[in-house]
Amino acid sequence: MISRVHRFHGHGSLRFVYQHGQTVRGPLTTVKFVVNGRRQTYRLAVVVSKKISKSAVVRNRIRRRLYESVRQHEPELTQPYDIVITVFHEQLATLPPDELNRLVRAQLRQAGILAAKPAQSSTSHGKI
RNA sequence: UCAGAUUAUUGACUGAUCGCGUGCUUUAUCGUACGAGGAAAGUCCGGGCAGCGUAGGGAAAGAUAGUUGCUAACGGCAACCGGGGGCAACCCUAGGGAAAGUGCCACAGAAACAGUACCGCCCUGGUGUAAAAGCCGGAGUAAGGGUGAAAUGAGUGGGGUAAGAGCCCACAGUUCCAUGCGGUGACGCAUGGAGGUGGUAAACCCUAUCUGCUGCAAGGAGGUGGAUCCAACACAGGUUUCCCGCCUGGGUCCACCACAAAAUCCGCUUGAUUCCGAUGGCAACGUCGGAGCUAGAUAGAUGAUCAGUUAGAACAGAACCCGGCUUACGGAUAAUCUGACAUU
RNA sequence: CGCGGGGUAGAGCAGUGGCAGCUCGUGUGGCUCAUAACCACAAGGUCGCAGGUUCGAGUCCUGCCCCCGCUA
Repeated sequence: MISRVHRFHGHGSLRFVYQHGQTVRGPLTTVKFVVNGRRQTYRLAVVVSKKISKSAVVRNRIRRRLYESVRQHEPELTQPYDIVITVFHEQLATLPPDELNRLVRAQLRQAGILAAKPAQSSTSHGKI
């Protein structure tokens, strides 16, 4: 699970991301994100619909795995992004850990949240 | 050995690294303790708790339906009674009333509860004939055939008769009533008497008992004073379907003190509590003593990676709290019991 | 948390306890030079699942499963 500092609180801030954020579609997930100028740190939410799986255990498992996967990239998340990850498929509950990490990293890079390579992080930082 | 019946338990563990929630401790981030279930599920019943100026009476509506007990309560549980199934262990059972009334019983069949005669059986009038058969009528008959889930609802044997029939008798069975005995009771047993009036109430209905409504997004975290408008035996509103009855003034604005955002705090976990022992009871369960504190989140806390053990893979995630019910559940273990076969 | 509606043929829907039906679609044949339309015939159903009441259940009762919707 992720620390309470990096969670969303209330529905208003989530609605803002849905209305104003950019979208990056992946094979199993969609990432919506926006830069929040009023905050110092990033925030993250994972959305798992009841249509994905009827079981609360499976839904919780998907949510925890995604939180953990993003958390491992925390040192690279320097900008105050608001990120919402929406899940499409039940596969995420049983996917091997390496593959899950690879998917998340690829999608975050595509969104520009992570730098293309860790070495170039300083240059891309300047662009923003 | 094989095949079964019932009940109960368990619901992977260890180590390392990185993380999450709450409490405590310090202090400005270290440390430490604890951290999902037997069903947390479905939301099918019952209760606690909270609010609603009334919750009282009646009707309507809904629920339940053998007896006795247990319980805070229940539509739950236990024991027992009646009925059904199984060789047995054991299992299932909405199990009050059909003589209060109304409805329904398709097709088939003569007829489906109104009173009825299709084929038969028997007697008889006419006709007919050598005598019969046959044909046209009358009267009796529910024993036989056929239809149907069910046929007038009491089976078998005997008597009886023109032929038959509980029409009569014996035995068996059944319903009701009375008496006696046993049981708290449902009911059981025995004796005597009477009756032989389908089925369906998970059809309407009748009888008995129970139910005020809303639900933690309940509800609370503001108190005092003043002004003005409308109303005042009326009218209006409330009582969450109706009647009686009962209850109540309402709206707007201002000032002062307090509070300082609500994306917060309380409710929020010590409770019909858990474990152990003793004791009453066939049991459900109760009583007494000792010890313990065991999630409390709020976009929602138990995860990720690696290594090891192993045959190790189930169903599944607290959201105010309890008691039940129902449903899902891999593997393993234990106890008691039944039947069959074999051996001694 | 509290409620409501539904599940019947490939699709959309009917169905007072007594033979499961309608429209479209599908197949075969006809009509046409050919296609459509039209005409005739036919196939196609564990009535969501399980148990019960009844002589008999799609229908009545009980318990489950799934889908859709509503209030705060």
